[in-house]
Parts: sequence; C-alpha cells; structure tokens
Amino acid sequence: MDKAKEKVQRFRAREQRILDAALELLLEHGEEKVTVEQIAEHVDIGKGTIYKHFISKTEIYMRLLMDYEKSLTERLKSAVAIAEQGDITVPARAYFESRMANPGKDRLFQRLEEKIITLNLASEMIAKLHDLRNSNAAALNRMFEKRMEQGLLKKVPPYFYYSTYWALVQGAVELYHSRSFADVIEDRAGLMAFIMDVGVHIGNLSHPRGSGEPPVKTPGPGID
Amino acid sequence: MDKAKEKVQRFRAREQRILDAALELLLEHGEEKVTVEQIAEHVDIGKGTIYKHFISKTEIYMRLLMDYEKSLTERLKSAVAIAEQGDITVPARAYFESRMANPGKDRLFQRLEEKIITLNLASEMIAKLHDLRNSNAAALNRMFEKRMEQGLLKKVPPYFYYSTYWALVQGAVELYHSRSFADVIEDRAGLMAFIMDVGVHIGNLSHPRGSGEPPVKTPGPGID
Amino acid sequence: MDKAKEKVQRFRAREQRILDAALELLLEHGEEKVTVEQIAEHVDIGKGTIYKHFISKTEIYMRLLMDYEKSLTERLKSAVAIAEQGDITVPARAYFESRMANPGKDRLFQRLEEKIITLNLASEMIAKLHDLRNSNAAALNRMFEKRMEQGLLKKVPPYFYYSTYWALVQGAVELYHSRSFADVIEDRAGLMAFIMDVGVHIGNLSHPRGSGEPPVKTPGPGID
Amino acid sequence: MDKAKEKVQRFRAREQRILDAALELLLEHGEEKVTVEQIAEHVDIGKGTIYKHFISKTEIYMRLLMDYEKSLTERLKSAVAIAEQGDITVPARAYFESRMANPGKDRLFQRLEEKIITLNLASEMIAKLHDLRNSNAAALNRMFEKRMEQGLLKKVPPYFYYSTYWALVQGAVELYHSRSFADVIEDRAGLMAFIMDVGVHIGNLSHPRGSGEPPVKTPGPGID
DNA sequence: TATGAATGAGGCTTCATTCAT
DNA sequence: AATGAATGAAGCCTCATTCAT
Repeated sequence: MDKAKEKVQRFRAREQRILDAALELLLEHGEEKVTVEQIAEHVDIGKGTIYKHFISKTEIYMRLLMDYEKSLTERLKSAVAIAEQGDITVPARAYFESRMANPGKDRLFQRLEEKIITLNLASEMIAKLHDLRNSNAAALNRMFEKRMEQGLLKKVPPYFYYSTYWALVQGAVELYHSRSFADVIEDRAGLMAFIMDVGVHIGNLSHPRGSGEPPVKTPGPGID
Repeated sequence: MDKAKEKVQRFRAREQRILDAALELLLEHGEEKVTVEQIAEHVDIGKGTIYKHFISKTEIYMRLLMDYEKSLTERLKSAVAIAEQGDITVPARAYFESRMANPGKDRLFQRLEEKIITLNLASEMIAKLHDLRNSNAAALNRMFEKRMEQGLLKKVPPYFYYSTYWALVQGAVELYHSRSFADVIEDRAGLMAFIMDVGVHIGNLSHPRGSGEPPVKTPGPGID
Repeated sequence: MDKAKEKVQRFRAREQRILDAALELLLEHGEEKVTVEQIAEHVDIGKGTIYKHFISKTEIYMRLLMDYEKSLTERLKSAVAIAEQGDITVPARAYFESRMANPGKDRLFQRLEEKIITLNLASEMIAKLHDLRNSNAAALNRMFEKRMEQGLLKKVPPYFYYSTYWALVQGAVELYHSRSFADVIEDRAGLMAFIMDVGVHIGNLSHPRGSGEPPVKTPGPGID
Repeated sequence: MDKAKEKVQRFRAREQRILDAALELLLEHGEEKVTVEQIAEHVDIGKGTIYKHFISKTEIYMRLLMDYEKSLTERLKSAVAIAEQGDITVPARAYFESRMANPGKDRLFQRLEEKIITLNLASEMIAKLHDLRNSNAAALNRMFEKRMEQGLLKKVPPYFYYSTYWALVQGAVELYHSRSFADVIEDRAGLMAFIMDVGVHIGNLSHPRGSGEPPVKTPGPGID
C-alpha cells in the first residue's frame, strides 16, 4: 500500500519536526523554560498530537539525547578506525571537535541527562544511553594499551586516558559558557586549541609537548 | 546586654541552620526538587520564618554560593602565598582538592549559579561573586608569567593556564558524578590523582612528565 | 465547519460566564475578597481554565471595566446625537441614568480602575479605557460652547460643565451606597431626581430653575 | 503621682505618633500597601508595641476615621453657628473647603470606611461614626426649612439639600484624583470654585445664579 | 486522527497577629 | 513594658497530561 507507506512517512517526518523544534527551543530558552505547548506551536500542530508520538515530555528529551549520543559515537567510531591505521590523535581530535562544534548543545544534553537521571525518569532508556556510550571503550582501550606496551604512554589503567580526556573536554564545554570567564578570555579559539593540545598529549612520555611550535597549527604528534 | 547578644546569636544560628538544611536537601534531591516548605520542615520552623532571614529562595541560594566561593578563595589565597615562596604546584593542588573534596557540592553550585544567571535573578550578587572569583587572577597570572619568562612554560596568554586548569577540574567534577563512567572507574582515587597530575604539568616544557614514577605519590615538580 | 464554530461559541460562552461570575462575586463581596478560585468554583470549572481565557486576574477586571465603559459610551453617543437635533438635556439624563441604573456596579468599576491604576497593572489597557472615555468629550464640548455663545450658559471653559456634571453623578453614586445616609434618605427616587435636576441646570443663566413645578415630572428646559 | 501622669502622657503621645505615621504612610502608599511593620518602623517602635495601643490594624484605621470625622464635624458646627446669625453660605463653603483642603486624605477615608464596612469589621465603631456624622443634620435641616418657608428654596425634604451637596463635594474629591480627567483639567482651582458655586446655589429660586460676576471671587449670595 | 480546552497539584511569597523573653 | 521572631493561612499563577469531539 503506497498510501500506508506515505502515511507512515509523514508520521515520521512530523516526529522529526517535533524533535527539531524541541531542540531549537531548548537551545534558545534553556531546559526549564520550554513547554509542550511551545513545541506544538512551533511545529504548528496540536498539543495532543505530540502525545501521539511521545508518551511524555521526558521521552522527547530522551530521544534527543540518544540521537546526539549516536552521532557522537558514529563519528568517534570512524575516527578510531582511522587511528588504527595511522594517526592516533584522530579520535581525540574528532571527539573534541564533535563536542566543541556546538558547546551549547553539548551542555544542554549534559543537563538534560542529569535531570532525567536525578528525577529517576526513564531509567531504562538511560541504561541504553550508557551502553551506547561505553560501546567504544573496548576499541579505545586496545589503542591505549598498545601505546603503553610500546612505552609511549605512562602505564595506568587504560580507562584513565579516556576518562581524563572526557573530563577535559567536559570542562572545556563548561568553560566555553562560563560567564565569569567570558570577560577574561580574549582569544577563545586559541584557548580551545591549547586545551585540545593538552588533551592529545595526556600521559605522553617521550617528547616534551608542543616544543616551540604554535600548538594550534601543527599540534604535535598527539597521544602517541 | 547579654540577652540581646544571645538573641542575635540564636538568630544567626537559625540562619545557619536554614542554610545547612537547604544545602543538605539540595545535595540530596537536586536543585529543582527542593521547596521552601521542605527547607522549613527540615529546620522545623514555619515557612514564613524563612522570609525573616532571606528575602527569597534565590537569596538562600546566593548565600550558599557566596559562602562556597569564599572558602575556595580563602584556601587558594593561602596556597598562592605558599607558592610564591617555593612549591609552585601548591595552588593547583589546593584548588583541585578543594573542589574535589565534595564534588557533589561543587557541581550543585555550578548548577545553582547557572540557573540564577540564566533567570537573571540577583545580578548584583552574581557580579560580586565574579569579582571574588577573579580576585585571584592577578596573583596567578604573575606566577605564570614568571614561569614563562624563565622558559619553563609554553608562552601563551597567562589566562590560558588557569582557564585550562579550571576546565580540567570542572571536568573531573563532572566525571566524578557521571553515572555512565561509574561502572568503569574502579580506582577512582587513582584516576583523580592522574588527572591532577595532568593538571599540574599543563604547558610544562623542560621535563618529560611523570618520568616513570607513579604520578600520585611523587608527582614531579609541578607546574614549573 | 459547523463543529469548529460551535466550539468557538462554547469557548466564548464560557468566557462570558467567567466574566459574569466575576462581576457577581465582585458585587457581592467587594474587590478584595474575590479570589480566582472562587470565580472558578462559581463557574464550576478548574482554576487553570480561567487562565486559558485571561492571562491574569487583572485582565478579567480590565475586561469588565472596558465592557462597562463601552456600554456607557454607546448610550451617551446616541444621546448626544439626539441632543444635536433637539432636547439638549438628553445626554445628561442618559448619562445619569446609565450610571445610576446600577450604582453598585458603577462604584465597583471606579474602585477597580483605581486599583489597577495605582498598582500600575495593565497601563496600556487603561490608556485605551481613557481614550474611550474622552472620545465623547469633543461632542460635548461643542454642545456647551454653542450654548455659551447663545448666552444661555455661564462662560467658562467647556470642560467645566462635564467635569462638574461627572462629579455630581459620581457623588450620587457614592451617596446611593453611603450607609450613613441610608437611614436618612426616605425618598431615594425623589432625591435622585432632584440631583439630576441640579445637574441638568448647571450653569444655566436665563431661567430660574424649577420655577414651581416638581422637578422630576416636568424637569424644566434643562441645560438649554 | 507625677510619674504616673508622665507615663500616661508618654503613652498617649506615642499613640498619636502611631496614628500620624499610619496616616502619612496611608497617604503615601495607598490603603493596600501599608503594613503594621511599616508603621512600627516609621514610629521607631516594635511591632508588638502597636498592639498595646490598638487591638488590631482595623482599630488604627477606625481611630483615624473618627478623628477625621470629628474635625469635619467641629468645623461644620461652628460654621452653622455663624450661618444662623448671617451668611448662610458659610457652612457650605466650610464643608467644601474642609474636604477639599486635602482631597487625597478625604478620599483615603472614604476608602477606609468602605473597606471596614464591607469586611464587616468593627460594626460598632462604624455605627458611632455614622451617629457623629448625622449629628449635624438637625441644625442643617432647620436652616433649610427656614429658607424654604421664606420661599427662597425649592420645597423638597430638607435632607435633599445636604445629601445633594454631599454628593457634589464627594464627586469633586473623586474628580480631583481622576487620572482620566487629569489631562483635561487645566484650571483646577477655577473648576473647584465653579463646582462650589454650583453647590451653594442648589435649589436656589429667586435669583438666576452667578449673574455675571465671576463665581470664584464674589460667589453670589449662596444657598439662600 | 488531530485537536486544544480543561484540569489541579504544587510552587513562592505576604503579612496580621501572637507570645516568649 | 516593649520587643520582634515566628507563624501559617491564603493568594496567584504554571504546565504536563488527559479526553471528548
């Protein structure tokens, strides 16, 4: 049935429009200030219709969260694949860039996730989210272990590396938004490059980092 | 009059109890789930009494915020003083330890501050807060500049250092709470030490960091 | 769609019921003692429903105010039209009767308006209200000026006439409610007629007023 | 006991200060916006002390009301006495001037009285107030009756005269404050004089009112 | 199927009055 | 006698979700 297909398609399309609208409004107004009614208005549908697609407002947020995490994972996966064939800094850079591409968005999702966890809504979906997030750990671990065996990285449990790196990126995201730093930071791009440079050299043993070159343009050999 | 003094003292004591209760509830239930009524109940006083001490819920939060920031500043100040006479890693460690002493609290205040700023409540007090926070910047800047002149640190604007360091600590705080990392991180203390070690060596030029020794126990000469 | 129309109609009807209920309660209990909850109960709807129709309690009051003022203006307008063709006392009588038809209501709206102005709520709507109110001034002014030119009225700025007349009616409204006068006034209708007679002869130069005839039944030539 | 006397005197003095403060604040901020705490602060005493003098906030208002009414009555009484010996317009003028001397005050008391009556507080004191108010009626009645017998005033129940006059003054007070008239009224003093002139000629039979002379400066023979 | 009117729990704040000190 | 901290009822408004049309 073409008609049925078409219907399903339109249904999906609208679902996406709801998600897009929600994200847009969330970014514009912040987590606490977006109402279901606003989303419906923005998509130009009735409020009730939203509940044909999602059982609750939380579910919309969860979907947004999953979608974001998926795109992050996607990008990281391909970066890891590249790293295995050569430049080991690629995943680190990819990850950093993915999250810093839109720090506002990144932070929004942090807050959303936190909120959902705190209020203990949708614990099942949160579990899935975490599974997804940890799915790359194995590949990364192998990478770090190899490097450690080669004596290029300080020997610590491999998760130290990505945990620390995550923390740094997380901090960079927060820094990006901090209003108390806003006045101080004149060269934001330079600072972000500096931070990334710190990140890709974590645990690095052999070479003194960034020996002279400007870190941004030719940022050392990386996590090697 | 002893009586008058006593009265004032009791008043202050109650005020502190309100603040303590608010903090406790905030830590337990998160920012959005604490009501004025709950706080009052917890202190076992009437709802209206709260408003004898604070003009609004926001003011309670601001007080909490300021108190936390003050203790941070205090500690940092004395650490900077020590650093000027010798061990330059002291402020970094002090700052890290201060914030990581109770990461839940630290993160709570991040959220609180963000909320207050976003909703544009109490902009005056926020300004004060930021003043307080920036009050150490000059001392830190001088420290970094001296190090750079001595060729011990990579030459970048001095605020790059404390910004990056702030970001790392901020990330560590978030990491501490992340439920998706919770299962992975077996040696939390070790990880935190590792992160701090990364922190105190940011920009370090002369020595390869952590050359062999376990970073926690004898963590190299630090930011120098 | 008949259905859509019907829905809209029902919506409007409910809105009117809310307004009616508000007015009724206001008249019964006074401005300060009517709560949104009471109104909702009286209409037998939920508290929140009220806010689907009006953004605030003040808006309900404003609507009531405007509706009243409109009916007053309406009546006055047609009376002025008549007056231009002949009996010049018509507007004065119409105005008096309109306001005295339900003095409680009239006074309620005075209080409401005052309150809204004092608290500086809805200043925009208040401006509209005043526009509406002043819209008849020009017509009245012309009337008075013509009379003055004909030597029938004492020469004063024309707004003296309607201001004074307004004051008299306003006073009559208050008199109507005054509990301290309540016991004294035996012939209320007679008194009101007497007051109106005073009103329509304000500034009158040519004829001694009410020369013998009972003022109510054949109330002299009036403002002419 | 001199001491006891002194004490009583100080007590009375403070009572008056409370009343003065209440009135001042009431005039400044309006009926709804004055709290007991404000009054106490203004007198620089404790809130509880106020309740040593008055059993409730309402009682303060009642006292203010009575005092105002008494001063009005006082003035009217002496004016009536003068009128009996000669100029009959004196009471009318006195009354008008008393109330218009501070229209804000006058209106405040109207509102206060209304509020107290509506909320049915202090009905006993209200009765007393009304007694006081009506106490002059007899004297006034006699005056009007004499005039009517002399054929100088239209024959109506005598209370018609003072009721109407009260209404006019009442309206003038409201007019004075009306914000919608505020823009229109350029010559307020002139208008008030005009209204008073209308007032003193109510029911006047023999002479056409204000025959030529400017009403303010030599305002006709009055109510006769 | 889509709608949006209706709901009502729950949050923050105010203030007259009480009462222990 | 004076105080002022404490009280708590009461008011307004928001918004996720339901359900009749």
